[in-house]
Amino acid sequence: MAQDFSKPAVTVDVVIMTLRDDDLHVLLIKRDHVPYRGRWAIPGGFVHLNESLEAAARRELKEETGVTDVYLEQLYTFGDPRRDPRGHVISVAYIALVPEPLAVKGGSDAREARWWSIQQLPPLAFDHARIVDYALTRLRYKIEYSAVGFRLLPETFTLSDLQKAYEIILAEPLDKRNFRRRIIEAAVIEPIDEVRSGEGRPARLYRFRPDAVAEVKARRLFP
Amino acid sequence: MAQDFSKPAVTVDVVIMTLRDDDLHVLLIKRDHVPYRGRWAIPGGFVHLNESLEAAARRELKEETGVTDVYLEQLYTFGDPRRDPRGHVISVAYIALVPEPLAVKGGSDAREARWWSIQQLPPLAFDHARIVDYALTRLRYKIEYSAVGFRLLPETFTLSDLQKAYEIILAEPLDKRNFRRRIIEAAVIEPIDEVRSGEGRPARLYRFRPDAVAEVKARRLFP
DNA sequence: TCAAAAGTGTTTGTGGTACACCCATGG
DNA sequence: CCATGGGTGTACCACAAACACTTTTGA
Repeated sequence: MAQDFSKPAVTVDVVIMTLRDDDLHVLLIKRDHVPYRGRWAIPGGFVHLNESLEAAARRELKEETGVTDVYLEQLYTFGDPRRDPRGHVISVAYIALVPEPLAVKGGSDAREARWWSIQQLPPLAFDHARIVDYALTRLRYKIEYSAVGFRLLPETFTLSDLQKAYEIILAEPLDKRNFRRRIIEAAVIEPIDEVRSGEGRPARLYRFRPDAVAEVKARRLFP
Repeated sequence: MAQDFSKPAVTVDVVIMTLRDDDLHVLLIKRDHVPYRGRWAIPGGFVHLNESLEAAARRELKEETGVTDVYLEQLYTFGDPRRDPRGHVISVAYIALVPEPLAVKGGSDAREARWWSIQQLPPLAFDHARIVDYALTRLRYKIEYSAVGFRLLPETFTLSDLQKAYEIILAEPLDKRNFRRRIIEAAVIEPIDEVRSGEGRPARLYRFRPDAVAEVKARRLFP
């Protein structure tokens, strides 16, 4: 793609996160062009003319994972002129939460793509380490006052699944009874008429209530 | 300025807010070029090549108000390709909080610029009404868990000044004793050895503690 | 019948909210 | 001495946190 650098260029980059093997994972692709050839990077690309930012983000998401209907949120816009050695490239970063470790559909080109534990990332291209870090901070913050956590789970799940997801994201254990009480009282999920059997007592399955208010404002004044 | 539209252009637009006459005000400039000639707009302009976004925002801020050392925060990036009739123009919006109704230093050109009450804004150019609306939402939200409110006040202020600022922003009355207790306990301000006299009993003056933690995270899980 | 995970209530403490009167100064 | 805004403490309530045992199933 020929680039002209008479004004800044704009990319979208998407931090695609999921839960896998009891750990939060990020999808990275191995770059096959300079700069940072061979380095891992979060998926992204230039915004097309007359394409909205969200459309560009969804396009990248679909190219890398094949998924189309997932949670997507604008994270922050990174505009340091030195962040890309090719010239001034502004990156509008997004967070995507995908509900399960969907098969990584390789892009149209044969780029290597895989999930990495957010605890053990390889060196990343550009300022992508900073972007991932910022995404994790935002996710941790947001999960406490909104219902985004559910977006990392499949359509039906048990309360233990949900608690485990929260514990993974927050990186700390939660009390089972308090957790259940709060989730139930928040009325963001509803039981369905099924259970899941496995080792031990079968667990009731729940689903997210699509009509639930996703976000609640807190009155605090610096708690 | 000649524009080329082979790829999206990028502007920064700054919602500059202050407190004036017991009301939250926004600085608007009257456009003297098409499109939206004669309409009011928030200050902004194209990002220069090799200029960071924050530098561009501070440049606009200085051009319009002359102030240099104020609170500035990235708000959101608006990228709908139809938001500017000239073509695809992406706007990275910022919020600036200025501590008092500084004299509006006219820009280098003789554009008209003035403060408008956020309650009674004129019709705005582009999607700027939406941007201002979003800025107000963010400010209201943020003032509850961080110390940004102080950035709208002069260096020294009374507790009544501060409470009034909060009441104006939140558009609701606050209890005087509870407000004072919380602010004091948060340890974000400190008294100075002066009082301000006026009608009634003189009031102790305070200043913001620059070493105070500006933001505190709350544990909630959908309250 | 044992292992493994699901499910369930109560107590205690902390923080939020509501609320009314005296104080210091200037005119 | 009066008007004006500044400054202060307590009681109640609601929500958050800590905590242990019983239930249900499959092997």
